[in-house]
Amino acid sequence: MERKLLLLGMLRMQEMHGYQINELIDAHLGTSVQIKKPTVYKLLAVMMDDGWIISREEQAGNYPARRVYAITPQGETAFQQLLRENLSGYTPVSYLSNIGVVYLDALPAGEAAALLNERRQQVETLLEKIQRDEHHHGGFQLMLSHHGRHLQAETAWLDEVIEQLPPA
Amino acid sequence: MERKLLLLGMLRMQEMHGYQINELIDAHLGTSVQIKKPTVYKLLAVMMDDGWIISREEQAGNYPARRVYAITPQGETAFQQLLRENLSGYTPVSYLSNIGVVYLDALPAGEAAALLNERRQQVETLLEKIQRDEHHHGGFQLMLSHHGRHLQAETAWLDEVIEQLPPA
DNA sequence: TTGGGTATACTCAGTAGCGACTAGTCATTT
DNA sequence: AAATGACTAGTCGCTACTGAGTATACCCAA
Repeated sequence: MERKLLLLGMLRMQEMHGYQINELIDAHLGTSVQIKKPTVYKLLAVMMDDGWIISREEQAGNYPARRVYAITPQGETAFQQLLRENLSGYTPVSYLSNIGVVYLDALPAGEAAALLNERRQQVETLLEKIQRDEHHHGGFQLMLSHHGRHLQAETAWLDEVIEQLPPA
Repeated sequence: MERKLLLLGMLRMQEMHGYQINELIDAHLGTSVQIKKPTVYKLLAVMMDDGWIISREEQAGNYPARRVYAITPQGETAFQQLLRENLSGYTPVSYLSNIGVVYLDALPAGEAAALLNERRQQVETLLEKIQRDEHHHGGFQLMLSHHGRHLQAETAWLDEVIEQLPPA
């Protein structure tokens, strides 16, 4: 449902064609959010069936005709509903990808530290990217600041874990 | 793959039967990690096919026979590999479920604040639970402290957002 | 004695999401 | 002139995961 909310919200701000949607997501949200092209097209189709959006064809040059999507009144209703649901509820995040730390002591302390530092580096890099992005574009800053906060928490925690590793 | 790593790691510490595995996960990890019963059984079957684990039957009373799973040497190898991969790489988390905040201004400021407070409450509750759990059981504390940190970041961020909402 | 809870085992069918692909036009570079 | 890459449209088939269910045995309270 969150994905539908995302798309509805975008179309609510302005009509767009599929490519544009995907591009926007890639450019400004790709790092914080997981939604791929085929999924976008799928959801657009579903929402058309549901009457939440409509599309019209538009020709630009001889390119394949663009299908420009726009939100309908029913779509707006759905949007309002989904938005409220989304905002009022907290869906716990799965930190499964962190599972490795549970088994840290299966590794020599030196190696563990090295591996975690590698990981830390990646988090840091991503954080810098997010912070750069935060300056630019309107609309998604809250997502980015949110993501940034979590990445900071992640590095801080990693630092602690690394520090408390038994000496190599 | 993380799920396999989780299971391998558990079996590495001690042999277990399916029910026990699921129970342990529910009790100590259910909040931080997403993995359901059918998935566990599926993965156990797959890993048996792969020769990473073996099972033997065990009878306790007249209950349905337990299948007790144990890790094999190949499993141990796989574990080592998966663990290193897991630790050294950071897989970005998707914060899709936060998407609603992008459209906050589609709502009257008063309502937005109310909804976000509701959400905040849920985060807080979860955080308290995590912190309680952190005291108990061995083995998963790092997961819990990690989760805790993120939940703290989440509340802090929510507070900021709520505060910066235009006055109702 | 019966109805819930808990111990134990799954399985099945459904869905959501995505990797990899197809198909075509135009603009720019080499 | 050929090739590459960006612009535009998707689709198709796969897989991983899970909701909901099925089955048996035991134990305790009402």
